[in-house]
Amino acid sequence: MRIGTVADRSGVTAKTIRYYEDIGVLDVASRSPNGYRDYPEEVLQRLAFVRSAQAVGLTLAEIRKVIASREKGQAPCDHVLTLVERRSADLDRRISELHQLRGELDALVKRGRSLNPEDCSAAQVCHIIPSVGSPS
Amino acid sequence: MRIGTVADRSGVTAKTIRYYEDIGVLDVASRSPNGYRDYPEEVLQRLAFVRSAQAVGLTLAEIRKVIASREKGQAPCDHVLTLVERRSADLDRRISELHQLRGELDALVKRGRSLNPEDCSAAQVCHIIPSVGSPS
DNA sequence: TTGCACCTTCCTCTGCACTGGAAGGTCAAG
DNA sequence: CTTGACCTTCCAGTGCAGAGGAAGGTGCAA
Repeated sequence: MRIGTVADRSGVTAKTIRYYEDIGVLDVASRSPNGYRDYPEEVLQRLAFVRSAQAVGLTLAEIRKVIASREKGQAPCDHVLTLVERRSADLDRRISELHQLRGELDALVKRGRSLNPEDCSAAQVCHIIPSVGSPS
Repeated sequence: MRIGTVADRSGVTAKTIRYYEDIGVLDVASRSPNGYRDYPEEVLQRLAFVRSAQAVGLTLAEIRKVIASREKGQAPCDHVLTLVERRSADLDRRISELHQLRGELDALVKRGRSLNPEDCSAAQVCHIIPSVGSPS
């Protein structure tokens, strides 16, 4: 299967497929006599895995390691579970940070609507944005 | 005031201050006879504004524009309010995306813990990560 | 044979906000 | 007079995941 066909059937561009080969996320492809990359059917599953793993939030570097351990004949499931759990914890932190920020922005907007631009001094640039640590 | 003093008093590195000048977030600094940058006291307020605006989620490009309009003698408050409202809406979207993902990861972890690594086929790399669109 | 689609490699660019380092100038203290 | 702290400019690199494009080879149809 040529690279364009893989691209069409996987939804991943040819550029990206070559890039994945470069960084070790895909095996180095075998070549047809003309020098074109020639892929087996299984590459589609591999690419599907990569997409899914990305959707879960794993980086290509992490995915590469998972695939490498798979290729060494190990089931990388424990490692993957750790990765996913860590990502999940990251997400929790991130969500609560954003929640916090969201609340602050909301207060800013409410207050901002009631302020008169005429009252805004040049030194502070804009009085809607409060100084860090000391809301004006 | 020399750049190092500004750095010490603002908590922003000298490197960053020069960078801000490059991209137009700070005015081009006047120079002492020896060629060193020489800052007026007000630069501290300006830097405080930049920090606060960043904390609110504005990019340096947005901040630059806000400051530019301030320097043209306009009160940029309306513009700032628009920016903050947009950012707030972005945040809402982002938070709900993350919430969604969080739920999916949670399900993944739960299911993953009950799966046996031995049952995991090489073709799918790791059965904890489901194929996009068709959880295994 | 010409045209066109497709393939190859290699190199650069993107966004964002900086950071690091080299090579050299300046200034005050010891 | 030297040491060391500070300043200057300019160039390159960071992380992440590719995208863009040039120059040249290949394959197939009209």
